Amino acid sequence: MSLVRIFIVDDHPMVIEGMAAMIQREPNIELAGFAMNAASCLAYFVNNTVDVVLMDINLPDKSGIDLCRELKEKHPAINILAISSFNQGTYVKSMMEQGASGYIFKNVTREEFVEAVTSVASGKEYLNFEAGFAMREEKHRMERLPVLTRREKEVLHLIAEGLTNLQIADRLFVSQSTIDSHRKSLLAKLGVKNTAALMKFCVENGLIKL
Amino acid sequence: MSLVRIFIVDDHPMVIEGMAAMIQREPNIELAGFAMNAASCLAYFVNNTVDVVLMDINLPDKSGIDLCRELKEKHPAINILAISSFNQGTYVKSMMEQGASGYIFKNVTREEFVEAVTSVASGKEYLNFEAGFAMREEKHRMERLPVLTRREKEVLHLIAEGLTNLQIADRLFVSQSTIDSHRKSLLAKLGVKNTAALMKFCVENGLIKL
DNA sequence: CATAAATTCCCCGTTTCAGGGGAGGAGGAG
DNA sequence: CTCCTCCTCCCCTGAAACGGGGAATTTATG
Repeated sequence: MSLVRIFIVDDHPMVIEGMAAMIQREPNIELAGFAMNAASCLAYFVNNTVDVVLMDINLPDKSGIDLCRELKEKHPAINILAISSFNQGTYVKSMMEQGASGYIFKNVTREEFVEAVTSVASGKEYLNFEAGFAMREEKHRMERLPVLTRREKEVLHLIAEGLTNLQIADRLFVSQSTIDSHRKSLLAKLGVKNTAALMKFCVENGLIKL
Repeated sequence: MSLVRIFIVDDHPMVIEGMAAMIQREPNIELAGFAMNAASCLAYFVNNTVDVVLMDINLPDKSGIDLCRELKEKHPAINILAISSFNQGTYVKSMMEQGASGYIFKNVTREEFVEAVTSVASGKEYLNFEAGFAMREEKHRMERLPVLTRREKEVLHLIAEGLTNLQIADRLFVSQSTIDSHRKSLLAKLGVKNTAALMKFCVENGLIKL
């Protein structure tokens, strides 16, 4: 097996140290460098390249999802292994869609970590158990969630702002009857019976960001 | 300065490795041991003790807040330094109330980390900039938040479940007029005009856990 | 014990929401 | 062109919520 050169993007010094320590014990993995934000990561890859990038999802200046897409556009050969603290299925799904080759959570063991890096380096996909589970959950959630139209989403967000149907109608320059219809559709599609339940459902399912 | 013996409680191997690596370079700090869950942490302290415990807030089997309280009850001499990934002001406040001597986020630099450990070891309190800011924010938030009575909270949660005033009245064995009154108080106290705004406000301010 | 706060309940009226139905026009997909 | 979805608007009725008041009883709290 050939030498795997990796680059770390994470804003937690202690995580960088930890990964570096794990890697040091592996003879066939080499740490080429690291960055603590998206900007300096992109700067590095102007004149350099590596085999694998270990990328945290939460960066101070940019989301890991955006950085992943940009990096993949410019350097399609680099395999990206996403690393995240919490198991939000939506993040796992997004990262894989943006071209990541793997996804692990920060509570993986050293053995799993090394396996993930070598797997991704050889072009294979790697999801640790929790990440795979989270992604399947997310896909299942997306499937059973009804599709809201553009107008319905607009109305939903204005409802969440505390506006009445009449106020929403004025805001969108339509009749109150129209908003009434949209509101009825929302309740029907999401299977709830009143405004409170509507709000709860939408917050729980990420239809409204607070 | 004397030798500081520390113990780490964190369920992320790479964070333990990282902190261990940082500590190794400090001659006057010694890593006595570590645990990856609350249970094995408590087991360790049956027959051992240390100067400082570095404790993650999110543990698989118990919340760091509970573990902090238990540990402080049994070993008041141990100084606890809380370590957390995200800056939830409510966590910072809770941990300090449960007897923690310090709180830092995982994105601290090595220098800040070492300073925090030595500070806490010598009995002083240590909050890194973000943690201090988050706690002040939280305190300020608590102060301006109106106090809800027990009954109002009950009604609030049942409203969030999507129940109507009549259904809530049946559930609590009171008249619908009563629930009407409580609901009016909620709207008045929280300064909102309808159910949607009520839900949004309560979710944003942690009055409702989803 | 006296006072304050919380809980309970009622009146009135108005506004908003919920649920049922129908219907015409715009625009995209096949 | 045709079908279908979306957006628009309307009718109706009943239920629920909002807003303003008042008042009795229990429960903390000083």
